[in-house]
Amino acid sequence: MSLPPSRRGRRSAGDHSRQAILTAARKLFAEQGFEGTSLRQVARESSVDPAMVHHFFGGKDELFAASVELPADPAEVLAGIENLDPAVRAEAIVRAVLRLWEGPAQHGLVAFVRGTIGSKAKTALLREMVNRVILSRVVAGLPGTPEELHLRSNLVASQVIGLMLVRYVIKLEPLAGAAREDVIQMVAPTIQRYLTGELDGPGATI
Amino acid sequence: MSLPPSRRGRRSAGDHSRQAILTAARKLFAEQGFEGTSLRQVARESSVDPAMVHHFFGGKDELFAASVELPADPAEVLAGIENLDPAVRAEAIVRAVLRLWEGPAQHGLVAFVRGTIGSKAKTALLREMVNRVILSRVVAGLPGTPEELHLRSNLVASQVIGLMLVRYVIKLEPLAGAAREDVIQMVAPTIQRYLTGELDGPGATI
DNA sequence: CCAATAATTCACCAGATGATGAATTAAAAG
DNA sequence: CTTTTAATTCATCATCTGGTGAATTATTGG
Repeated sequence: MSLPPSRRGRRSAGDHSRQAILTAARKLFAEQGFEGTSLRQVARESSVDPAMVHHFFGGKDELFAASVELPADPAEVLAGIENLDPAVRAEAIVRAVLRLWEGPAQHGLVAFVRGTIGSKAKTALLREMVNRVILSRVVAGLPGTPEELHLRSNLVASQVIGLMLVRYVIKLEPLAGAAREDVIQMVAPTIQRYLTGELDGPGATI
Repeated sequence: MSLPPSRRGRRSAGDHSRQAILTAARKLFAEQGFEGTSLRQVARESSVDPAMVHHFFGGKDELFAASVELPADPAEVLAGIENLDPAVRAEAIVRAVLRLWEGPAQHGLVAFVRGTIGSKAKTALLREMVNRVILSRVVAGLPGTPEELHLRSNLVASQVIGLMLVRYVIKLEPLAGAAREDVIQMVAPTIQRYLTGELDGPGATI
């Protein structure tokens, strides 16, 4: 006798479900952070059995890692920066970062920031990434001691991260709605000063 | 007949337990964010029965609200700023903010940021607070249209928030370990420009 | 001293959580 | 066609979650 028609068993050949899970995960992690998102929510959102999430990814941490795997390689986004004349490097940096955040990577990036700032343990990931991506490239080839350049790159990071947060995560108006090129004009001089300008006020020493 | 000696019943007169709960909550929220922290963890950390947390605060949301209730009133921290000469206002702002974050409020502030950035819903709190605290005071009495001043305050917020994040949450070195006054000298000019400087590059209009 | 108040603990709930292992079935490989 | 592989579902686990209500007892106010 035949069993009643069950929906079980292999169905699609492509990675439909896998993609659906990743998309849902990015969206939910971006909206609710890491701890605030459950595997079952992701499964529900992507119309998939919760067990599939494990089948494909193996666990919540791995899912998170896979879902925020940046669609654009940070190295690629900043490619060529180190060869630019220091005098125009700042503008190029701000423009590249804004382009990245306004592209399809936005969901994943917001998810990354939310999930990563949410807990002490995960913040280490952010630190490492910022250090390797921003620090090394942005400041390459500039004059100054390594220690000074580290400091300069940290300052750049502070302005860039703050801008991303205010514009794309917290969404303060009117900055969040301002035209990209206007934002570049407003912020680039700050970056430029952090890169090559005088850092200390009159009479101070670092 | 007397029951076996139980540990039940009223014990301390002061608000010992209440304080212990708040301290533990600040610490855990700061380390793990809102969703990542459970009432029972807080209870365990403060050596208290989980039910006490409800007895004193009524719920997780209220606990969070109470635990990040800023030890220092933001209004007080920036008190008098609006009366300062615009030319020295930037330095005063940065100094006040760094002082605040390096005082006893640090735990609560980090908890606030972690808990608040972690989810979309709670981010609204951050936005409102930043709007009311930073926006209104920092830019009061400066020349310019309201719209322009809004933009300027947003830019100030972006640098200040970025600095707090990099220095106290992500803890990028060497910025995190730099002397307070040095940081002030390095960052204040940025704030000053956002407050009163030329915002647009050559030939651009906002 | 007595009554009101409040701090503390206990037992318990319904629900969600991350995770596992086996069963079922379709597709791909031979 | 047959075997292998992998996608899908189901049932189930132990555990933790936030939350409630009542019992117990010390402190406090009168």
